[in-house]
Amino acid sequence: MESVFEIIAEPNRRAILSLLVSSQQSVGEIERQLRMPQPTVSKHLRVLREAGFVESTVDAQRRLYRLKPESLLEVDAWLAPFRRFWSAHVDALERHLDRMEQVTQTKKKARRRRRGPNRKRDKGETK
Amino acid sequence: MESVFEIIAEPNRRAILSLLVSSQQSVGEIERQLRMPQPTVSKHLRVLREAGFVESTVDAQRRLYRLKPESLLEVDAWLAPFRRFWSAHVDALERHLDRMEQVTQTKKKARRRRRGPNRKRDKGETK
DNA sequence: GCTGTATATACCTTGACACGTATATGCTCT
DNA sequence: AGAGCATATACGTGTCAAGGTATATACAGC
Repeated sequence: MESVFEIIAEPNRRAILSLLVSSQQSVGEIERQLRMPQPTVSKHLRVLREAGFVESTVDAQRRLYRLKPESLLEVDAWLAPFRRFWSAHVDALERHLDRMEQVTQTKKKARRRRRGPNRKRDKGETK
Repeated sequence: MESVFEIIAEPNRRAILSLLVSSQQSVGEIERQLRMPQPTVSKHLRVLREAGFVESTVDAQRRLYRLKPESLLEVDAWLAPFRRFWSAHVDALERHLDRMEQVTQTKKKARRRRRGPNRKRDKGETK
């Protein structure tokens, strides 16, 4: 497990990171909000910490985890050349942005289908 | 293989994408430049295509692959909340940027180190 | 000390995926 | 049609990481 990309490939880890954007959280809080077993949380936090995504401070028995910018900045840096590429193709880009606006909104956990009365089963999650 | 993050977790796929930033390439060109066996290239291209990162056009026996913005924009969109987080912690951020500068080894587009209130970002605009 | 709570780690199993090799498909030209 | 090139796919294999369960460490309060 070396690259930052492999780290954020894991959905649970991304969820943890997204959770930490608002404020720092203890393991137990993460565990409850994300509804995942405690060992899972701890293990992912370990990975995230060793990869430089988060850091922790001790508060009695609790450990408070907070974001660290480094590693995500690395991802951001990798995207830079592509952003330049996109700005060169702004016209075609605009269309995609419009379509993404819908996707980003509907991509919540309990996705609701706004089109029609029948709820369709969307593709199963991992496993 | 569902999420865009799992797609770009693979180093070879990232290499292919980076290669396509400059211009479209045929499978054989990718194969030679990246020095990877042809079936490997084809398979990764298949994954990238099905995930919306690239598209291909036919040129006789060759297939020309080029970038498509969609999916990388999805990655970019996920990073947005974190960028906001960083701008809220600009001071700590600056240190990291400085350290990254050495690692990334930028040419001469030197960022100036400004110590003072009311800072404004000079790169990485937030949309 | 003991008990309960909070977090970390060890062990095992399972499944996914990347790779290599071989082969198939498809196109061009003679 | 056949040869040769360019690309795609099928199959078998090994590796590695994620999940689950159980247990270990650490701290607080009594």
